[in-house]
Amino acid sequence: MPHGLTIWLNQITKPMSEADHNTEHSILEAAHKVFIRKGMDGTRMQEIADEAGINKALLHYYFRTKEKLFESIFNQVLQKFSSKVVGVLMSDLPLFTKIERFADTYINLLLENPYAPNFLVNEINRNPERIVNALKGQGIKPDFLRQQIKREIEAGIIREIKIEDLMANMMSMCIFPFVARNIIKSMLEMNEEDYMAFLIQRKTEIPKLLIGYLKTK
Amino acid sequence: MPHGLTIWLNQITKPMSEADHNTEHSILEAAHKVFIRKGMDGTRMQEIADEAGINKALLHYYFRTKEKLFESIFNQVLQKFSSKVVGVLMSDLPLFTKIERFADTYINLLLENPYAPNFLVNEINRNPERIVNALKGQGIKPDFLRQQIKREIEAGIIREIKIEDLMANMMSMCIFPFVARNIIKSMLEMNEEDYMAFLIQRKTEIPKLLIGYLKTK
DNA sequence: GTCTATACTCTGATAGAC
DNA sequence: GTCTATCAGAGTATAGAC
Repeated sequence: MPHGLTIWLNQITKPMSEADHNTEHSILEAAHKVFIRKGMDGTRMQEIADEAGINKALLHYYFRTKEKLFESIFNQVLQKFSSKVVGVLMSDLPLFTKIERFADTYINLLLENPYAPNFLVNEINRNPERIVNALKGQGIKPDFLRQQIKREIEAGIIREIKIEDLMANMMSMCIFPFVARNIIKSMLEMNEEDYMAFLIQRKTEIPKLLIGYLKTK
Repeated sequence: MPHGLTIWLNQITKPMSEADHNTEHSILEAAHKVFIRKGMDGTRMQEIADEAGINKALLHYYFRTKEKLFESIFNQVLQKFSSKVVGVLMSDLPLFTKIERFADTYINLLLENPYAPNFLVNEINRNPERIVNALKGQGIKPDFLRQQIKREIEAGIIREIKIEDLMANMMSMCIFPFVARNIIKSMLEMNEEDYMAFLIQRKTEIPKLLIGYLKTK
């Protein structure tokens, strides 16, 4: 029994073996490539088939519908990004260290997957429930962070701030320059090379700003 | 001669008269409503026709193609947002005042047009050239701001910062919570009411953070 | 498992009457 | 200007041979 499930299970259990270099795997690779650039509505099954070097019929043999194929890719991408958030923020590190690690690992991840934030954000519009449901089981515990911030405020390490603002600021500053890449680039009259350097330098610039503001002494 | 141009010209010259309550105007209204939620690829001409209370043939009579109709809406939305940036940032106000005004006017604009940033951002993917070209004639002068920042750094009013980072931070923190509304809402386990209050309160929270960091004394 | 051929639906766009 | 009817093409999905 093919139909997507096996591949999807393989992907999260096995790391990557020569057995994955089969048709299922190349379909997923091709689908990822096309979906992440063009989204659900903008993608044509023919284009995925071409990219994978097969025909449309075979796509439907493995993943019954376009919707199901899309879902596989969507879950995979969301998982990759949310696991980074959880890994860094739900640990026992001090807040300032978390901020530094978040900016560093997240921007690195974004540099490797520059189309992912737009892809995810587009899907918010198209199907808000999907992303809300998918986030449920990811182990994000806002109260855990809320407690940490409360403790560090009381200990006089940081100044008053709400977790909502801190999270929103941190995520916004890391992600938005990728989402609105061409707008910002164009507004500030930057070329591709400059913009690349700009993004990289923000791995340290964002923590500098946030910590600089939060630090009490 | 119908075909979009007249309406478009009317929209930017006349404020809004009873003469605009004609078919052209209701088509533009309907198209705005549908396009801004579903984007170019996700929108069906039939849906716009239904929304406007007319039939598809009439759509094509006024705007020859879907692409042309979309372009009208796109330009209108982009114009509305970029003119706010220009109005605030390309003035002769001190930097701290600009930051305060930007956050206030921009978030107000976003509260009135919550779907606009996703709409614009989606179009970046689909057609990067369009947005880059459309931004050309908007009167954004990065060097003007760059000079001001330089002067205020030299005058000891603000600490060292690059215009690229300042602009990116300011825009990111204002806009991203609208773009990723459902993600952030879901991650932080907020309801719609809380999130609304959160967005409004950021009109003062964002300048507080930016100015708090930039202030030298 | 993989292919070719095709059914069927949706959608943008046009023809032509009024 | 506005409508009904319809075309032409694209796109998802399936049938059936190999």
